[in-house]
Order: sequence, then C-alpha cells, then structure tokens
Amino acid sequence: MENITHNTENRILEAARDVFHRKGFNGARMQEIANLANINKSLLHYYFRNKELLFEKVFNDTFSQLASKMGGIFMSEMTLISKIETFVELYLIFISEHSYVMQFIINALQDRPERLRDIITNQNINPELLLEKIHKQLKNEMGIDMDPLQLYVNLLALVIFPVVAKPLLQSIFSLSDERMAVFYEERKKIVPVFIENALKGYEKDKKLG
Amino acid sequence: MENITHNTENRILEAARDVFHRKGFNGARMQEIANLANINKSLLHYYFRNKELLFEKVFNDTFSQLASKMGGIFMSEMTLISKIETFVELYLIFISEHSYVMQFIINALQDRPERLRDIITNQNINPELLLEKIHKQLKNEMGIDMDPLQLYVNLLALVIFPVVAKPLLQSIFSLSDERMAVFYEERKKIVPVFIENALKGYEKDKKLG
DNA sequence: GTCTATATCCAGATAGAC
DNA sequence: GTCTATCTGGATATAGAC
Repeated sequence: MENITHNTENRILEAARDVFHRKGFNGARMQEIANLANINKSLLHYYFRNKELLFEKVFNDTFSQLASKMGGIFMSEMTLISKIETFVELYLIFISEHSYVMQFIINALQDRPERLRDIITNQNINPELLLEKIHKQLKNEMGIDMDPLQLYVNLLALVIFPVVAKPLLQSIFSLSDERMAVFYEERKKIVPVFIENALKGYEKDKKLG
Repeated sequence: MENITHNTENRILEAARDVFHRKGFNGARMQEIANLANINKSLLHYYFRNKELLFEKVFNDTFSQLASKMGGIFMSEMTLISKIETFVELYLIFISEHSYVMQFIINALQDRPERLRDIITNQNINPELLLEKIHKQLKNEMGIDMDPLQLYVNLLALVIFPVVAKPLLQSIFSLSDERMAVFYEERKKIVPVFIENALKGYEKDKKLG
C-alpha cells in the first residue's frame, strides 16, 4: 500500500509549510526547505515547478484549515456566549502550537490581497451568513442591535493580537517565557468575561450601532 | 544655512522608511530605495554602509516615534477613561496615515526579538511604570483589581489588530474601501464604550485578577 | 523519481574617476 | 559627495545522466 499520497510530496509540503510560516515568501530559501525535507533541491521543482507555486499551495492549505476551524464554531448551534467561550479556548490552544500561522497569512495578504479571492468561494464557509447568525443571536439572546462585524473583529483582535505581537510585548515589558505562558492561560478566562461584560453594557444603552 | 542636517541623508532615510515599512527587510530592494530618493544606489552605502545598518536606523527611528506616542498618553494626568478615549482616537488617526508601521515592527521583531533590548532603555518611556499607573487608576477610580497588562493588551489589540488585518478582513467579508472607512470611523466610538462596559462589569464580580 | 552539474539572474557591495 | 562600472555571492531554476 502507498504511503499517504506520495511520501516525498508530503514531506516537501510539511517542510515548506514550516519554513514559509516562519520566514515568509521572501525570507524562505528553497535550500532550507529541501534540507528540512531531507531531499534534493531539484525535487522541489519537479513536484511544484517553482517557489511561487509551492508557496501558493502552502498558503491555500493553511488558510483553508484555519478558516474551517475559525468559522465552524460560529455556524454551530450553541448560544452566542458559549460560542465565544469555545472560540477563545480552542483558538488559544491551536495558536500555541502554530504561533506563526496568523502572521504568515496577514503578511501574505498584505503583499497580495488578491490571493484570497479564489479560495473563499471554494470553502464551505460563508462569511456573510456567519455575520447574519451573530447578528440574530445578539438580538434574540441578548436584545442587542449591534454591527456583528464589530463584535467578531473585537473577538478576533483579543485572541489573535496578543499572540502575533508576542515578541513586541515580551520585549517592551521584559516578560519571561513563564510569565507569558501564565498571561495566555489567564486570557482563556479573562477574554470571554471581558466580552460578555461589554455586551451586557450594550443592553442598557442601545444607542450604539 | 544647511538644509535640515544633510539633505541627501534625509532623503535616503525617508525613502528607506517608506520601502522598508511596506516590504520589510527581505522584500525591500536597495535599488528601489535609491530610485525613490532620486539618488545613486552607491550613495546608500556611502551614508549607511550596508542594508542591515540602514534598516536598523529606520527601525529604531520608527519604534521610538511610536513608543513615545503610545506611551505618552498613559503617563499623563487624565482619568483612565479619558486616556482610553484619547488613545483610541489618536491611534486610529495616526495609523490611517501609517498603516504599515505596526506590522513592520512586529515582523522585524519576529525575525530578531533582540532588536529592542538596547532601544527601550534609551527611551524616556518606562513600561513598568506605565503598568503601575494603570493599575492604580483601575483601583482608585473604578475599584477594580485587575492585571493592568491584560487591560493594556486588550486596548492595543482592539485598536491595532483591525488595521493590521485589514486585507484579511476586507477579503473575507468582501468589504469595499468605503465600507472599511466607515468601519474604522465607527470604532472610534465603539471601542472606548466596549472597554468601559467591560470594566464596569468587573466592578461587580471582582474574582478575576 | 532522484541525483549532479550547471545555467541564469539579480541583489548587495566595492573601486575608482570626477 | 556623487557618479559609472564592475565584482561577487547566492538563490532560483534547468539539463541531463542514472
């Protein structure tokens, strides 16, 4: 029986993912990918033609995986509060194992925003539908009429930023690795409460859209 | 009288700042910087020896400028609530004119976290003192005993992330440039209220650190 | 499919005239 | 200080044997 769809190809993809995630397109070296995959450099071209195509493959795979993980929770049938709690918990676990992923995607899109256009339609995720769902739940479960995009972005911000900006925060405030670990662990509790409290406040003064 | 401390040197620095901010160290080309500054490529080396040193100069200047802008507000004598409102307002204006700055710094530090170590001590900003001040104000003005780092990071996250992730958000949710402009304008109102509400919630259940 | 050897290109850096 | 011309190294990519 074959190994999981062509062993060499997969070794290359894993190595490429690792290197591209950490160094981005411009920082990555084909030689480093080859070394990591324990294969000859020219095999990279045999399987993926050139660096750009290899990068695209990695980007598409990475984004798809992330999108289903991040969108999936909000398309389920929990209460909004539960979704938020679940999201924070799962994301903080995921990101501790893949700390470079978000920055990789953000950088890749800053260079070429058009990278996403094709991919999204191919996903089973529908961003507009997701916002609609949040909007309805805000209204029905909490009596809040708020732009769901603002809420969703706030949630993403509170979860993603502290991870992406880790080196920045750690340098500025002279935080040890242990202190950072505690900091992230605390956030699993703090962030959901922070958001819930913020939302409860909106129930009273509904003037804000 | 001389122009502002050597005209050519300054033209180079402005051009370098622009290119490095948009493309990062690896993506930037010395030729592009020279073109933008309207000077010969070899002058870059005459003034700054090599690419690495030119980058360092740009990084240090950029960070110092940003640090004083971001830290200064919180060292002033306003109420905490006023500081938060002022910070959001000023930052969102600043960043709309320098949209690449934060990502530039984050990326530069991801590649080499040690870049900051020397700089910070040279600044008149004291991060520990800043946290202390926030901590005291939380307690005195709002009766909250909360980790000030968590609050400060939340604030940074809510302001910085939506700008850094602009291409991501715009692609995923198919948002026009006009829609994005409205979105950011709205945040000037929404973010301070969001944070204030979240804090008010903490006043009641103080169990969280 | 996998390797070695090589072509090609291009960016950073230097030499040296003016 | 500023320019032209050039060196050099390194990275992607290809040719071709096995």
